[in-house]
Amino acid sequence: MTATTRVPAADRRRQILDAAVRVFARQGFHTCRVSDIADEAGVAYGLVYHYFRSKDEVLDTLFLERWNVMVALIGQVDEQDLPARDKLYAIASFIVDSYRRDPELMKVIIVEVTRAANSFGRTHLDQIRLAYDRIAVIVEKGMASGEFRDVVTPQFAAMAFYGAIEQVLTGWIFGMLPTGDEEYERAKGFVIETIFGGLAA
Amino acid sequence: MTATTRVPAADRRRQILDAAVRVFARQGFHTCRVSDIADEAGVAYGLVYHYFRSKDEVLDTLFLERWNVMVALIGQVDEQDLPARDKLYAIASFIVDSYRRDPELMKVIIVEVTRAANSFGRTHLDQIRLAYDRIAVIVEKGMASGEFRDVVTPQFAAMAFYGAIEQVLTGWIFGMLPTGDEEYERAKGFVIETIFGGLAA
DNA sequence: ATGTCGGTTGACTGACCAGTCAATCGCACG
DNA sequence: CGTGCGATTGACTGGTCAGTCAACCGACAT
Repeated sequence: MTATTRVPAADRRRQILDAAVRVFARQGFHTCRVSDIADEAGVAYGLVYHYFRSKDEVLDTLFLERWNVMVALIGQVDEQDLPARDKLYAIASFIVDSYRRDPELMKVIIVEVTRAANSFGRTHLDQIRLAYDRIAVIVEKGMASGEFRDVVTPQFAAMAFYGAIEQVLTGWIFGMLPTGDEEYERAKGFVIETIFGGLAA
Repeated sequence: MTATTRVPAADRRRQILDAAVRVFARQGFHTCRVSDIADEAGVAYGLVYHYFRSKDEVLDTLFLERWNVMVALIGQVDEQDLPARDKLYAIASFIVDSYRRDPELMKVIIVEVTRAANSFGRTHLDQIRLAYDRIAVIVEKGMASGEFRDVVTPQFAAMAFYGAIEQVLTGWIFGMLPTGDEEYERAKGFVIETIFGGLAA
């Protein structure tokens, strides 16, 4: 196609990854063809296979490079000397901001990996679970310190917390919830109001 | 195969649907072949197409016949004269019991439809949204009556509530949360403790 | 018995697409 | 300028599978 000019290998690789995000977000992983990614990147079909062993590896790469950042973030947050409530807020903030910065990438990660339980979700189960476990640790400490009520298991609370956030992102992705910067900012507080404060009057 | 004996059309249709649930749960919709469904049902390949126009229609049928029951249930619950908290508990109970009764069917509905945002989730968006909207109505009434704090939008609370439940089911499906009748029963209360009561001490 | 109707069968087809590979291109270095 | 090597190209292949269809069969009616 039009990739005649030489550029550093890392740049070309990124060019393909970025194109893949757009294509996966638009058409979905299973429905798109590798040629769609190549076309979107302005690159020949075969070049995708020069940089990646398979179509799967493209998605694996996109998922891992983002998810690992999140897992690390959760760990860092937990190490800080903050009330457990604020730790959860920091995590909700990070996820919401990730969506705001690159909605297409977050859509792909959630729709094609995190929630694709029979394909990539299974492949990356351990990595996904790691995030849940780290959230559970935060909840557990919150209970130990008396900040949180000891009425549910930390694992359960972690799943409910993460599930609530992911569902809200899903709502944005499919236009079921209003979008926009103000909404995103409000949502951070809403998550904590709902899960920490509770709906009860 | 072994479908030589005549049975009523409705029974044969159900036989194929039941087989499809097992196959979809085991292999996933995209990964399984129509011949897998036929084999599992003990029926010839072509017979699947006698009862259904396409592979998609098999999943559509499974989803709709169960989801419509849930949407109706939410409507009925809302019409009852109950505290909003108890209404949410009734909905959580129904979903958890649905999973307990037929985990494979719930797995298929969640994994292949509800969370399959680029394929069937999109097709059935209106129907899925209907459930969320009805939950939001319950939350809204709870706020109007003063039972719930007016700190988040009803739509947001509905998404968080449903997202939390679905994530817990996902946890069971993939062995991330402990399973068993006692766990299922506890989970009903846990959902309300988390979303209604809140984690705050 | 014989015929009819519709449920049942499974081999076949057409389309699709991931991945391969031999040829080409263009930069860097002698 | 060559020449060599790695990036780049895109036509091709092999396999897969959804959906079709003509033949078959068995229950029931006459």
